Amino acid sequence: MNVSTWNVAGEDMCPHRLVLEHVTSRWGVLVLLALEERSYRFSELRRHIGRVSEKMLAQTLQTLERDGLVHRDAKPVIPPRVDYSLTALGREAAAQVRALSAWTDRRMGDVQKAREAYDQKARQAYDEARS
Amino acid sequence: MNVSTWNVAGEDMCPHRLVLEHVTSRWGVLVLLALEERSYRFSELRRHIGRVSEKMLAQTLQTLERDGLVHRDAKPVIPPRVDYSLTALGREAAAQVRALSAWTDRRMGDVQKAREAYDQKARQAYDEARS
DNA sequence: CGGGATCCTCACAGATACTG
DNA sequence: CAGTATCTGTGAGGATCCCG
Repeated sequence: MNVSTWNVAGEDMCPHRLVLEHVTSRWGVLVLLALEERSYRFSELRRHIGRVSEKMLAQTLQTLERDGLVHRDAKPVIPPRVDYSLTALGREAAAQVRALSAWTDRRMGDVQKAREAYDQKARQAYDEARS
Repeated sequence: MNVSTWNVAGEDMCPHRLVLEHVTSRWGVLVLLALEERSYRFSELRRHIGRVSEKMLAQTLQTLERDGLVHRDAKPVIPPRVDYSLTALGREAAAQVRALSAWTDRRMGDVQKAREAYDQKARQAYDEARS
């Protein structure tokens, strides 16, 4: 079964930090943002996100489903067809994530400038120490 | 030097995802929320957060400083004294993180219920398959 | 006191192969 | 097609020692 791969790691964390980790995890963010536009099938979602292994996508979807953010609709047909969409709770989560994502997007320029200044100063201090 | 421990991992990601990872990282969130209330000294912050190694705290602070979110004020005295606080940019980031954190806090009950329902169904399916 | 340098380790990402 | 099972490496994270 091993439903709770992710939970084992955080057994000593407060529970609401765990949800936050799921939601902001590498693939969690992308899944939420993708499903916010529309629902997706598994492989379709995989292609849309790109460079995600089947395993990680399945794992991410299961975790988000377990947390009640994603709805999984498996049709008993051959070949199998499974549609993923957001629940009401999931849409709330996606909105939060999008806000955060939009902020980083807006402020990216400032961050980049800060980084250059930081690296510049670090290099100066390094050269100074070598003389 | 090795300034960019975290960046190596994400060399193939779009840059604004990197900032997001820093901000929402395990210790990044806690640091931002702590520094939003007031400024802290290193060890003081370490005690306040709890269960964070010196290495991880230092690394987190450096990354956030490099991104221009945290201000580091090192006083040249003996014994050394270093104060950490948020920049204007950092306060914006902290506000976003707090919104997300507050959301997970509010909806924690719903998530927990969803989890129990999910585990319940999983157990049923498992027992059914064994009969 | 505030870190830097080193070593260790285990948990997680990814690749591969198989199944209903 | 939509997964699961299994194996393996690798790098984030922790412990320890050291120094200004």
